[in-house]
Amino acid sequence: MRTGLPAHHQQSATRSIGARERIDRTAYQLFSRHGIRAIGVDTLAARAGVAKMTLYRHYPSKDELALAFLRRREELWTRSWLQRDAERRGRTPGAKLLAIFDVFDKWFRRSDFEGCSFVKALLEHGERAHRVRIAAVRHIGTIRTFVKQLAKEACMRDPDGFARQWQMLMMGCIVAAYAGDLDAAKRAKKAASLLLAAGGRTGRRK
Amino acid sequence: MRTGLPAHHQQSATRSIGARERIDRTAYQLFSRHGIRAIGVDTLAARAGVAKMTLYRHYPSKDELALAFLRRREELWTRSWLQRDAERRGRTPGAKLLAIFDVFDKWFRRSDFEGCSFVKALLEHGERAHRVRIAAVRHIGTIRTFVKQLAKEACMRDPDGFARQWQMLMMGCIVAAYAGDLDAAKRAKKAASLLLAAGGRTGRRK
DNA sequence: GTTGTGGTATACAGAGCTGTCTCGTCGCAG
DNA sequence: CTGCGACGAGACAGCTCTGTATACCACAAC
Repeated sequence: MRTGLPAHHQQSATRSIGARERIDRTAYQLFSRHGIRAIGVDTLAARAGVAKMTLYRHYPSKDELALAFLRRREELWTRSWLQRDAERRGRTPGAKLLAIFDVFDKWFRRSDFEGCSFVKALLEHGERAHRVRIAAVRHIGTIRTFVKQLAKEACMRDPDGFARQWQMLMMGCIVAAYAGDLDAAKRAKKAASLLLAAGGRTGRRK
Repeated sequence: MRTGLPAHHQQSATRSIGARERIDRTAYQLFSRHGIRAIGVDTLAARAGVAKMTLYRHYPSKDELALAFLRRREELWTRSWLQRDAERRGRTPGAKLLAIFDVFDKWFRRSDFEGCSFVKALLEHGERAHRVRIAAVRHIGTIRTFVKQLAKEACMRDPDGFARQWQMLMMGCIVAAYAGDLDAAKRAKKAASLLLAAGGRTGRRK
């Protein structure tokens, strides 16, 4: 894992996975549930069952840990959950796109639903040049790329514009669900189906 | 203003407007630009040119000041700006609804655009029972009521569902603009026009 | 045994936060 | 003039936060 180190160093690295993995897992739980700003490193280290110094030996700063959390979130939430489930539920590209909102519907009804970590991270960090904010924008772009790819497969004209509209519905319904509307995904799906029908090859001009 | 107080108390209340108004105005500027959490009371008092004690003499806690800020935001942003401009730009109810996104388009291009204070306040305060969070949800509901009213005037079937979908587009495109898409309002308007066309009296079933 | 190293425990520095307390000042009403 | 009330200035308490410094422990390699 730690790239080209000799075997015995790999060993010692392997031994350290215990603490590092606990840190990463705890960061994932707490940051995704409560937000990055809301969780201090003391709390995190305590909940992970490691000393604070151990945390700072693996990550030079909390920001770096936050970036690692966002990467993990993309791995576990975006790829292994949202994309995977949407692709599995739908057969055609259009059905896969719509299935996103079915996946959201189940998500919104989970008791531990606490909104989109990327949007939260984006709004939490006000400075435009902050690394965490920039990373959040990039992760949001990754999700849009996924949508855009399906839009291309569905032969939409202007897949980029379509993906941006689609993502607005996605983010909008997440915020609506966060504000208490449990049926936000169902409503968004209806609106999305209109977009899907209008964006196809039935284009008018040019 | 302070309701049924004797005349001389009204007077003294009037005298105090100087400081209170400066506090309110500064809170409006700083909270809407940077978020509530990001601005401390020391910073706020300094920028308002008042002593911290003066601030705490007018508001018992920062939370109370935050609630006052949200009320002011509803007054200045929601009512006097968004609703007013949208109503002015459109002649029919449908045109007024679409005009919301024209107003947004100008908003997104302002250099001081820093997202929706209500959504920010909602995401900033994690605890579900927090007064600021509840107030934010209520203010978001006020905006939806405005949309719903226009939907009724436009003879939409299911004005509530329509308003919720419309608001998803509104919030989604604000977040998209916050993430860097300056044309978010234009894209959202196109999607919204589809909603508008589909939600009219041309309903199919029942 | 001796020396590495990864981890623990704990104290601490320095900053920012909310909220309080005291005292001085100034302007105006009586 | 006198007294009151609003305001200003600043110190301060008590907490939380990030990040560091230090001393200790367990264990494995040699």
